[in-house]
Amino acid sequence: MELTMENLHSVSSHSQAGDLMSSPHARPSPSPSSASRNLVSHAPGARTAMVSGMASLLENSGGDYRTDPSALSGHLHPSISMCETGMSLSNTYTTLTPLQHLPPISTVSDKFSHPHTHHHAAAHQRLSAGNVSGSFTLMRDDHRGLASMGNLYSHYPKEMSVSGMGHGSLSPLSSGLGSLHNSQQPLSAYGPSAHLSTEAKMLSPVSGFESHASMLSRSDQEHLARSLGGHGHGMISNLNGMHHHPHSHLHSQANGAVMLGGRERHGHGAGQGVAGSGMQAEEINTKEVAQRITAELKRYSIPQAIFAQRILSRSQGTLSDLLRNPKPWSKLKSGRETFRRMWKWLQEPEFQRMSALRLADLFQGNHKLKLF
DNA sequence: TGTAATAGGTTG
DNA sequence: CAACCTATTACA
Repeated sequence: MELTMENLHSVSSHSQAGDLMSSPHARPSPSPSSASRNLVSHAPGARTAMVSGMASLLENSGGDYRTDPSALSGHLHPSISMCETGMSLSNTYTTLTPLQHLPPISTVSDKFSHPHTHHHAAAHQRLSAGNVSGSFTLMRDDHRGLASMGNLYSHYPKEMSVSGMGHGSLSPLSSGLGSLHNSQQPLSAYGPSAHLSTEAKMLSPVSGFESHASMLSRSDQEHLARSLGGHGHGMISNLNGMHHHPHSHLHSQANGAVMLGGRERHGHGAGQGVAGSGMQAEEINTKEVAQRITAELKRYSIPQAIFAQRILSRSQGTLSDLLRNPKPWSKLKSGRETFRRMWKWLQEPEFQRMSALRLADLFQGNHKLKLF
């Protein structure tokens, strides 16, 4: 199922994107969902194809039933830029929901295909092969993006009203310290690890350090290393956030919770240690994920609509519902896929998360996302 | 005005 | 029937 990107090759632009541009039928046929869902390509198809190609390129496989091979593929290479410039059909998200097939989200984590090319740092792209990436242009944006991320990320709207767990109060976390709190979110902030009660046993995004470390792909680690190493450039400063500060009393270390903890797991010994990439066989704590996603979306001001489409390929309404009443995983059937994606997204490093979003978005023509 | 929440409908 | 989608409404 996974469909790796290796196959894809030159999709290029055969289908001229031109027409779509001119005729933005947002939703062509009145015929409902099924059409768009399964077949996907319609008018927007062409563009989409391209996009998806790229997306897949970066995010490679999402494990999705629908990854229809035909369409995507194509290593687009650096041509992308043009998309950006040229097309800007706007779809408004609210209504947007054309739901195209969409690239299987991110799953990147594994392998070495990491797009982030930070130029500077990357200068010495020792990333070597594996990563095709280099390519996508969005760099220029990224430029800004990254930079800002590093620097301005700091502001923290403490508002997070993440549902029930007020408990956290989350504190200022990094409050003062101007630097960024690394990517992995404040972990502890959300207290999941703390109480998690109900279903604490499953895989939860939390974790933070270790798990992350283990999951990071090679290149990520590089980043990490680099950053930790000090090196110059203020950008990535420490990815790990370990530096924290004394005062954040929220005992942030990963205590309980984290990786599949207890009961439930009796049988399969496999699990944990591994991490790495493919592990998604585990159960996901949907509630947790929902909360975290909610929080992240808020944090970065990512509208549900966008996230839903770009990352999950679902509609805003659906996402909203999922976030607000996540079903237990055990009770999930096919809906799991969606949660996996969310979970996946949570796992990735900011860069990726963002680029996934922005990218897709960009190509879709709607850049509503405030660039980060 | 832009978003999130929800009600209602469809589908595999 | 679960999982979605779409349209509509509610909220800031």
